[in-house]
Amino acid sequence: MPELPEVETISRFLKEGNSQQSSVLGRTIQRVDLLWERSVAEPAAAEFLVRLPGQTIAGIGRRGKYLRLDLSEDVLLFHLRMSGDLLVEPVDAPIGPHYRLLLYLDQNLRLAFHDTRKFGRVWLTQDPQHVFQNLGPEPLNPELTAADFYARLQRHHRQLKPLLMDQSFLAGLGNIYTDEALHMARLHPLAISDKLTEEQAARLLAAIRKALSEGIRRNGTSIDWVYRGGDYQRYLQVYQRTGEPCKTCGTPIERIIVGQRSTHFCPNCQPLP
DNA sequence: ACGAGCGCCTGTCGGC
DNA sequence: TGCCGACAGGCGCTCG
Repeated sequence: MPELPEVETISRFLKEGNSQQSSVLGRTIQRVDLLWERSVAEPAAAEFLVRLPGQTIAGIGRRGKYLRLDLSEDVLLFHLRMSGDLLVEPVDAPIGPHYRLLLYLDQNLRLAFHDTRKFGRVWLTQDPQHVFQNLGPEPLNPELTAADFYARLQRHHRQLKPLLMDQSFLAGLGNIYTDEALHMARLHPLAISDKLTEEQAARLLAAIRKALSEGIRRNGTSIDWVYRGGDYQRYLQVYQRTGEPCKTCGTPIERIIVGQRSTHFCPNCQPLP
């Protein structure tokens, strides 16, 4: 499910609450239920379970696609991968078949890690930097300039689609927002990174930022049964629109496989150089 | 340095 | 209706 905008949305909901759910900021973990051991990346499950109770959630944030909970002693990181989600519920809400980790909090609240496909992972660590060590820059950080971005593109000889999805190049893009950003920038997904002009690189960075910030503004993208609440899917230009007319020029959207991932683009708006 | 293939998992959908 | 393959917001690992 979640790319940067969905993780950012979940992070904000956990921090600020909304009409459906309370904030978990300031809540203390009282009891932990681990329903799928392999969801824990580190430490070993036994240590994970004894270290959590008694810790208070003092801060909530995001780095790339990682969600970060700063606890009183440790840092708890979630990576939601394909199907993960975090839910704030009353302690007596029913527990469905895809719950993997339950953190029982004070005020009769429960923070639930829900993950149908079991790809998601959780880390409890005092050193989040070692988990983040291979992550590239945050695309929305203004310290990343167009000149920097152009220089980074020049350093690689790679197809744009897999390069943009490489989290060590840029942290946060996934399949949806990469396809949308490339269409917005009028660049072919197979264009080669070190062949871009400075103008094209600047356009690409601006498009990435526009797609991500629009995604955040719409609370993310909700497709199928995974992740509810956002409505950026109503504004998608190419993703999962194979054969439908391009909203800019009317040409049918094409789908190809790049790096084992479905890739959607308009052959007219995004010509291969 | 790159890209391809595969594994990890469960669920949905379309074709026959 | 039932079965079977394709496919799904990700990523780490091998192997050329």
